[in-house]
Amino acid sequence: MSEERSLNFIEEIVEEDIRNGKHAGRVLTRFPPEPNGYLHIGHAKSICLNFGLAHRYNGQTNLRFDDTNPTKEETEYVDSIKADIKWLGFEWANELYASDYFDIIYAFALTLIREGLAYVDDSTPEEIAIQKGTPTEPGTGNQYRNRSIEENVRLFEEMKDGKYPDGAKVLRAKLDLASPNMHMRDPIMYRIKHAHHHRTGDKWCIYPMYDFAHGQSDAIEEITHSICTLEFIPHRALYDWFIEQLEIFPSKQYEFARLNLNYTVMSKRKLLQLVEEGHVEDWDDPRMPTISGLRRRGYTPASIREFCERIGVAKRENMIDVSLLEFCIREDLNKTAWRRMAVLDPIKMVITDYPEGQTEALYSENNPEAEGGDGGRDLHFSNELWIEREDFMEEPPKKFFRLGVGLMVRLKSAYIVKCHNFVKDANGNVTEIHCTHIPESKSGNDTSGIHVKGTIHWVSVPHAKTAEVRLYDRLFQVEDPSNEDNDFKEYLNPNSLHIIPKAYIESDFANAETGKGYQFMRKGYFTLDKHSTPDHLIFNRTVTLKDGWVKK
RNA sequence: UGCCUGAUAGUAUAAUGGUAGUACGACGGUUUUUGGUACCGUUUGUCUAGGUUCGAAUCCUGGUCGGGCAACCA
Repeated sequence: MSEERSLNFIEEIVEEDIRNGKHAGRVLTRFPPEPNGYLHIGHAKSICLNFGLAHRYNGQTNLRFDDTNPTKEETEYVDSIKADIKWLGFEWANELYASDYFDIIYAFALTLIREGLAYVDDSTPEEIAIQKGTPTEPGTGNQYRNRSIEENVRLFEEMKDGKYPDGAKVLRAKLDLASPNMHMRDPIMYRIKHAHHHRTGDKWCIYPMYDFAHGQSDAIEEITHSICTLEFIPHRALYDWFIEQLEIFPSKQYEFARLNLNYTVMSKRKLLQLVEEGHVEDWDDPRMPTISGLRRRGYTPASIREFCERIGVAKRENMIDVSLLEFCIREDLNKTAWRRMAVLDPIKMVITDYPEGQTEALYSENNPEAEGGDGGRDLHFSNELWIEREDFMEEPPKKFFRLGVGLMVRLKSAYIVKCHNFVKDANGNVTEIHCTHIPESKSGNDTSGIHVKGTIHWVSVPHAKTAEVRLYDRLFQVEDPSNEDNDFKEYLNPNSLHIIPKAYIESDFANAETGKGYQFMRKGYFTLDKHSTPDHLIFNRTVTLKDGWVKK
């Protein structure tokens, strides 16, 4: 455990609270998603923060679904959210729902009405908006603001009893219509929605707003540190006001800057659009920044946790470079992924001095980074091999450490070969490369004394299996699609998915396992797609290898 | 032109009045049967103008720039 990292500002707050004996040193955080979409990498930051904080200070974290708007929420989302959090490696103390507190919150509302701190307003949304004023002009009241407590109680009960249609009335806090903080200008606490709720069914036709549910839920659970993103800063005054008036547990809200990643979008609304308009396959399309998309792409929980650790937590707006995310998954997979050979853009190599029909098994370790290579497997060698088209050049430049007439390379775990000539078709495309091999250079007991700069991967033609390979690139062509002049979808990268229908892969892939990351040597990290079958293997490229070769 | 926030290398993040540091990126080198990895090195920074102080990224004042706020969304 190297805990030398300095504390982020929230950890400092927590440590000070503990030092001061606040809540007897107890730490209880919560992760409060609205079940109206799938979790994305931005949520991962929040999850790591909340669960990480609890873990660090011997506390706990509740999973609470903020399900106060029945028209947008579905059980499907609840299930996916739970699965994603578990997959990331976190365990919540309690699975809770804001909707579990509807009775209590209703009682809270009644309490405020009886104290003259809330009233029923019959105005239309448009009227209310106008009456709220603008940031530079104070709001104005209306006649409903002066209703008697008795009338407010009666009307609110009638709202609950379904006497009024949607939008006919709302319950508002009687606060300060001239407040410089717009959220304090008599905020709406309850609205009428005759809608079926995914958990409470048709029991309610009035639902509390975020501002009259979130802090209340925090207080009910006795959350010590309620951590949310920066855009809730203006809500904090209201959060505190309700808690004060209700004299309930004094949870405190703290805000940090949400994660922004370049070349993607992070809002649920935009992600939903990409799914619904078919720009991507689904929420778990490997190009999506969703947790499920990253999982399908081949990201590991550890790599995402590491990423969240590295980006830090602060109040400053940020734009994180995807290269950091890529660094994290490469770092993880480099240590664990088995190396395999796959030829994505094949060209045939004929070894003219190797007997036709002869076959030879050559051992190759699974992972040179691991102790003992993490085991190994046999590669099958023959006189005809598939190699990568880009590993041969008719007119190689000076620093090209691969094949060209007269050049030598090592075939990984096999022999050094020398290229003598090549064959072209009528269109001028190279179709075959002819080489001879150096028998004394056999991998493992090389007595040839020959030193070559380049080593390339290969797959024996008669032994090769095939697979579909999907190469992914960034979803958008610009760093911040949401911040451009045009609609964000106009910046979609048309080449974000490149499908190779038939790549050649080594025969050991007959045992390929779902959920495991493989390194296709010199090509990148890949993982089996969820639609892959033994008869039709499909690999997703998680990320390329870092490419240090500068092409001229 | 109201209120709330924030500003440290390209990107993030530390330094809590006392040597501006770390990571990623970029660039260069060593090693290498992956142009990968590992290792070593280089590069670039306190938004601005004043003030307080022996000493300011840090405290104070003015300015500049960024983000948020006027949903019966969360």
